[in-house]
Amino acid sequence: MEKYSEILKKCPLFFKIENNNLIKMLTCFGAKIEAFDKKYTIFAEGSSAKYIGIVLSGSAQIIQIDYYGNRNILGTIEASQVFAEEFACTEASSLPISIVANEPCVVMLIDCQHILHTCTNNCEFHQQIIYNLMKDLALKSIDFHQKIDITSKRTTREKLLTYLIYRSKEEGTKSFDIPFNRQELADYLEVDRSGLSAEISKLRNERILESNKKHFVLL
Amino acid sequence: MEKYSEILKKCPLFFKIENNNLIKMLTCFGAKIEAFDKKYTIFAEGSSAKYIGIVLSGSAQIIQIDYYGNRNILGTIEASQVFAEEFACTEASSLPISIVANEPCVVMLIDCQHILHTCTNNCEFHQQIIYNLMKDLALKSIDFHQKIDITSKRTTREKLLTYLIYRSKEEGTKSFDIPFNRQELADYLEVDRSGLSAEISKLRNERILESNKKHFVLL
DNA sequence: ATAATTATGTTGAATTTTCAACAAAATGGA
DNA sequence: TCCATTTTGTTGAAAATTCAACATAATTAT
Repeated sequence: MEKYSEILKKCPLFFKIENNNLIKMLTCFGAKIEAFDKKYTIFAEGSSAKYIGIVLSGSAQIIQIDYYGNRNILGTIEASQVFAEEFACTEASSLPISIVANEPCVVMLIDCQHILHTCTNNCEFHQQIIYNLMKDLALKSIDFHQKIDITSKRTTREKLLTYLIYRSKEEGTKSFDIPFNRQELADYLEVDRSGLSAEISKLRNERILESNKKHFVLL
Repeated sequence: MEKYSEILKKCPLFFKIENNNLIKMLTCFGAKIEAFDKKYTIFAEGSSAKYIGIVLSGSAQIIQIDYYGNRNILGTIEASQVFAEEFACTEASSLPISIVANEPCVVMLIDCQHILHTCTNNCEFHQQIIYNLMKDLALKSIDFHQKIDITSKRTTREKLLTYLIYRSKEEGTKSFDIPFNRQELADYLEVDRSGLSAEISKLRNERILESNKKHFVLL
């Protein structure tokens, strides 16, 4: 566990928790660490929602596949970020989404019951964790607002540009990388891949952007 | 304020807080109560995000209007429900959404700073509020998951049916009312109103559903 | 290095949505 | 009650998306 203490320190869930207390608490929580291969389904839709996950290395995607086989990518989770917390916190019976390893990754799993219900020892850090979880959930909601703002646009072009402008603002530069390949970007934007490729070509011809694989430049 | 104690008691933010303590705390928070006419913009996009709102009577809608004038309805807020908490909690500088009165309504506004930063008296109820806020935010995220699940469908028909099935499950019956008129439903589903009307007619002809204004029956 | 696989871009046809315009029905106010 | 306004449903044309199929480029595995 010590191996990941630098990453854990950056995890929003453990903000203001000192390292030695953190290790103690994680032991008390019965936190376990597991490794997954690329493309492995870490949590499957419909499975138990009791665990909160934290990505320790690699990255994962939040996905949903509908009746027709359309995959919807709801977001990506990078190292030190938390996932499935909204379901664990509401004590939902099962997950409506899946979490899939985007590359080989290591995650920490914590049974959320230990976080929601103060243990008999009543650790003094518990309140801080609840506070951190609240902050984290607020940010999660804002991420969804962003996703909705992007996908509510009526055309592929507008969805793409809205997404790229968000990314550009986050990176603070007109030149940046995105965490998706074409198919993944299409699934995040909720559009057809070939139509997206065509639209990117058009925007390139119109000198609105430059792009090379995952790299984009807004002109 | 006492006038609304029954509604406040139902507010998820005040779960497990006793009435006399609640009144005391709201005074300490400097909570204020305001009334708004139908269609009045309670919070405008771009305005300060420091307040958490609670609907005491009537109902409101969370909306976003894009560059082209398309209105996106992100959700409705009924009496005793909380709004704008995700922005207040992250101490966001301004709101990316507007809150509009759906009918004449009364709301309570609380400066979130009082909730986030424990006052010098360190009220014993403070921790409970943070916990409640965390639960509330988790549910809010799940609402957005639902909205995304609905609007990520590729056709008007699928969006509508996915929405109606969610409503039906929530109500526990195949026969139920929705909180939207046609234009509002179209704006929630992120589709064209006339296309939605046409689709409802088709579904009626195919004996898949019955509908009369805001009332629907899934067959 | 080579073969196999995967990812990307392109195209045209079919489907669906959006848009605009209008008529009928329902609602609200004087 | 009657008039004005708003809401709803219908239609056809224009625009956009999806789908399928294929060629080429890039990546991965042997």
